[in-house]
Amino acid sequence: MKKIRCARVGFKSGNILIASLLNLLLEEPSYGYSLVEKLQSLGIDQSSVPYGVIYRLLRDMESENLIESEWEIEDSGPSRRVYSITKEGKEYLERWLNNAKGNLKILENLISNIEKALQKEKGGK
Amino acid sequence: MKKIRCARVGFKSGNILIASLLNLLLEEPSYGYSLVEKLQSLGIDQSSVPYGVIYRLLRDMESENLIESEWEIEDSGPSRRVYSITKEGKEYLERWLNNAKGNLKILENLISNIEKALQKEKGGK
DNA sequence: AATATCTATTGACAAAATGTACATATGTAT
DNA sequence: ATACATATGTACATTTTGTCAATAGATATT
Repeated sequence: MKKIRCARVGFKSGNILIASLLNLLLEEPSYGYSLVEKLQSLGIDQSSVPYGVIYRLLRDMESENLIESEWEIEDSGPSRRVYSITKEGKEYLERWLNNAKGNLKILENLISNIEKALQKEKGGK
Repeated sequence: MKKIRCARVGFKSGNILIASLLNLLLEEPSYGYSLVEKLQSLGIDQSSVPYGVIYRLLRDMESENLIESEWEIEDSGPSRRVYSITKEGKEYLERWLNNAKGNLKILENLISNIEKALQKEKGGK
């Protein structure tokens, strides 16, 4: 079984996806197919999140008790597995947030360092 | 063999490390053992970058021609494999930079979304 | 001189994350 | 009928990371 870890959160794409999904589910319960579309509103385009990846991730997250699901049978269209965030999921998000702020700074610094260094390279040539 | 890709750069820890290492090597040629220490100055602590990981990454980067190395034999201490950045490495960094700026925004938005949502959660309870 | 410690690199094996692609099923439009 | 959109699931391969022991020269300790 897969262990969803928080250690180096923010560095891994999975963890960004996890946080994004939890973010969406914090707003309202939703299901896989719809979540993929909603991710785009967060700037994460579909090409980087095949449905299979999301469905798998959702199931992993459920087995880690970050989310829970129930089967929703509609009059029209195929049934949906609707997920909602759990208390543990919210706690995970809080931890993620702290970590992510640190990682953001690292990324910001890295970007500005590299930008300067590359300019220097070109100028000093 | 391992393919170092640039597609979703910034999401993967490896790619952040790659950019960090290239950043350091843009300043001056250096070797594995020393680079691990220098990474700390970028805010990446040693616990997240075991030596084995860095050495492997450096060799992969070399096989992708992002860096090149020569064996440096010193009077004192064990020999070192000293890496320097190549033209291709610099080009990689430029591409990384563009990508990373986009990813930075995604991360910033995500963080602020989650922050707001969590506050709302607590306030509205 | 033997032993420990620091510098330095490598490699093997395991575990985790991601990619890919097909299978399934219901409902709607042509 | 046929095609298409919605919706989920799963198997298998590949890639990426983690872990940790092995090696080796140089310096410090007892």
